Amino acid sequence: MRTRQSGQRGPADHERRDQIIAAAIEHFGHYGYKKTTIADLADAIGLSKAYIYKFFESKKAIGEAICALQHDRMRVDLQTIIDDGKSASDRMRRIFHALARNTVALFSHERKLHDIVYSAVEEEWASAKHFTDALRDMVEQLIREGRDGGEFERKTPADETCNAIMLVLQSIYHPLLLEHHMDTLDDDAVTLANLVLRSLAL
Amino acid sequence: MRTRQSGQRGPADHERRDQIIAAAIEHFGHYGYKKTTIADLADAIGLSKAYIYKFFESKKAIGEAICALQHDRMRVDLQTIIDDGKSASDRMRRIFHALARNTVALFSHERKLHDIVYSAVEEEWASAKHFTDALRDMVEQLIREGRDGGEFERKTPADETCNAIMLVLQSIYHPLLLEHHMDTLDDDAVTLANLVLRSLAL
DNA sequence: CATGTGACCATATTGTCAATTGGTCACTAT
DNA sequence: ATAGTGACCAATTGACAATATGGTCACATG
Repeated sequence: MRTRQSGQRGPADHERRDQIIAAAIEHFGHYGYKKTTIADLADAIGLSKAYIYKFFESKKAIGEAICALQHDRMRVDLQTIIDDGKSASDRMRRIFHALARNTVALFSHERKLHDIVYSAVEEEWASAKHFTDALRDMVEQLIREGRDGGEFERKTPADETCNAIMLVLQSIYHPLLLEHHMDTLDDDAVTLANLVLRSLAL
Repeated sequence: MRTRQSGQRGPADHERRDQIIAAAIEHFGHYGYKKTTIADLADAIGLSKAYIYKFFESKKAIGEAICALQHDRMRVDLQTIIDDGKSASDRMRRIFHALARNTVALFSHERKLHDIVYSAVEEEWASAKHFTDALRDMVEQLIREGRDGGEFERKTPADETCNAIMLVLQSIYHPLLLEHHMDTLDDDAVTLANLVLRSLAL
């Protein structure tokens, strides 16, 4: 069901591909991206490294794949909030909170994996863009539903509102800023959500 | 008049200190912070490097001094906006714009100096904190005057409003994010200013 | 006492070179 | 056609010695 990811090649649905990704999660998460070699992954599965390149164009492509998994996990988490039928304001607030929670969790529990996500954002990998695109869609939906439901103001062009909120969200989920706020991120998310909701008020 | 800066020592008001700073601006701006050595500065002035340490505790302290100058320049620029007696909304909007303009200008015209400011923020030097403190004072003043003048809402606790706005401003002036927005920063500043002003509306 | 320095040390930085690693390809086996 | 590999190359990295740099101090000079 998932679209072909960039940097991948060879048979799309293949056990070996999954094994490679599983081994990568294991090794990247344990020893870090830089410190694990393709040969390590090959050995762990019991293949020659050449064969790995039948499935991925590069080491970075493997990094992108597992980074995409992290982003998918977050996306799903956020999507359940979007879909739960509460008021738009309430969901907006919880999106802010969930984003902060997810970001901090990834950073503190899976530091090594976070480093990959960090690179993904800094170097603008496809997976990072996919995530922000998905996030933007959610925000758009929320704005639309909030306006339709009479919760939010309608004077401002919807896409400007959406842009603005995305910019605000950035300071919550952006990995480059994370290390500096960590401790206050949860409160910051609440504060920013409140500001955004005031700006959306009728 | 300025308070004693951290990392400085010896006679406070001294021609040599100014010469060192002038040479540092010259060299740091031209060859970068890392590539200029204390000996380079000493040679440029015609002193031994040991003497430089009568005025600064470390190379970093010199970096902080010239970084503080950059921050001062921006601070002054912003302060003239704060003091010009226009409406609070108008000044708020122009603060956002000026911050974006200054940040971009520093980055594109004086790239080498920007690198120092970057370090200052990343490593939380005193000069960076002074700047954000000054900025916060300006925002506080604007909020106060906007509320007193009946332009802004008064239900939200003033310090929460202030915190929120500081967080939003961060995504404009924060050097770590700059390289990724550069091209849209000016528009982003407008978009964010609009959002903030909507949140302040009665 | 203020201005100034050369000699000195510990730590960073750099240059060098061999070993490792990312990545390809021709080739085998089934 | 699919599954798989050893041999090979260019680029990167690691280790380590040589050098350069940040920083201190006792001392000199007027």
